[in-house]
Amino acid sequence: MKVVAVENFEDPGFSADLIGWQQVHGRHALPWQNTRDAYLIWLSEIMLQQTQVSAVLGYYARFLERFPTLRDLAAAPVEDVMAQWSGLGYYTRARNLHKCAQRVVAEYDGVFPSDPVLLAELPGIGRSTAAAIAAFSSGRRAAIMDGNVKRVFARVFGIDTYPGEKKTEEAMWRRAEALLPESGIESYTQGLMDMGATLCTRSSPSCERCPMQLRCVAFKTGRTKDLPVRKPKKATPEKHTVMLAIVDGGQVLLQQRPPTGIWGGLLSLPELDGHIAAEDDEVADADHDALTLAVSRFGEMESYDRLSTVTHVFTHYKLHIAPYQVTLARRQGMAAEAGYVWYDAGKLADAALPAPVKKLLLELLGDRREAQQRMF
DNA sequence: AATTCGTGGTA
DNA sequence: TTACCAAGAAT
Repeated sequence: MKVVAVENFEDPGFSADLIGWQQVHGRHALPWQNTRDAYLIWLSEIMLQQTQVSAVLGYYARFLERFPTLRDLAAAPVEDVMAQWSGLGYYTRARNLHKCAQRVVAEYDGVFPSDPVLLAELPGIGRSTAAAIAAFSSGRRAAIMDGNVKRVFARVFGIDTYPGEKKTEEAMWRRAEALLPESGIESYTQGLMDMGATLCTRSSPSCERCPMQLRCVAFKTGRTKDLPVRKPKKATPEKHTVMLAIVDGGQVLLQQRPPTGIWGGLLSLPELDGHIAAEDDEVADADHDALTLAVSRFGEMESYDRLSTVTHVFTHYKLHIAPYQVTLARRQGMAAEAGYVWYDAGKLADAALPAPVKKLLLELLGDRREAQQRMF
């Protein structure tokens, strides 16, 4: 007969100590706190997915200024939502945010459900986000599982397997459920986040101020530096692309990207199919013919400048962008098809562009001296 | 189940 | 400079 180890994750002292600490030393003045408005809380939780508080603050304020209520958001064109999200990253979040707003209006008459199971059925809301929304907006007793919780649990309970591994994560979920307090779910949930963000940080945690010090396995055994176990690293691939900044009459030609994939749904510069990409800033001889052909779809090319290569680092690969500035002798034909659009240069700051493309264009059109190597 | 999704801060 | 990763979800 197989003997199964019985888990006993219960520990009433954990939640009691955490709640007590949060109420004295936790954060209480963030823009999405001190409210039970599910719209305000939901928006913050989506923006905060894989994103630090400091990066969200400005976006959160601007977003609410543009979309004050859930119905404003649901009624807005998705392009406006993407534009507000431009620069924040993980753009599927913005598309799902818009879809979710429309579903809550259509299916729940504009009122978010309080049941975390129902919340998790909405686009962009997973198990953890659903629990956070339900706890903060309705006081519902549900467990979150984010980077903070994984780091705190790994250290306090001495979990020395990689949290990204399914077995480990499932065990952490069971532990999170078992540790939930009978009351005070708001302070408890906020406390987990606050501890992870302000005390139990990745590097140099402030153990001397930690309410969990006496029970923390990592502290007691001197392993705070080694826990949680790091993600196994692998070589990040490098990709190359050529972008065309075709400028004409105070406008630049942009192209809508497909809804899935990198920068999904955003506007961006048209890219040259196939390779070219001479290494670094060397100019490839082959560029000239390929450029002439590509640009011929939009007009008659007058001249082009090879601009400095932009390297953009993603989590999972590195992208080298070789940009060309192109001027036209005359505009010709089809810009409307295939999602092409002539965009006023003066409005670029508000466009739904990827961060490196927006930066490139603002620098280019704000300071033409950046251009190099006049050709022809 | 392992990948794929951005961006900016930190050491 | 490079590596890591933050209030994760979707596929």
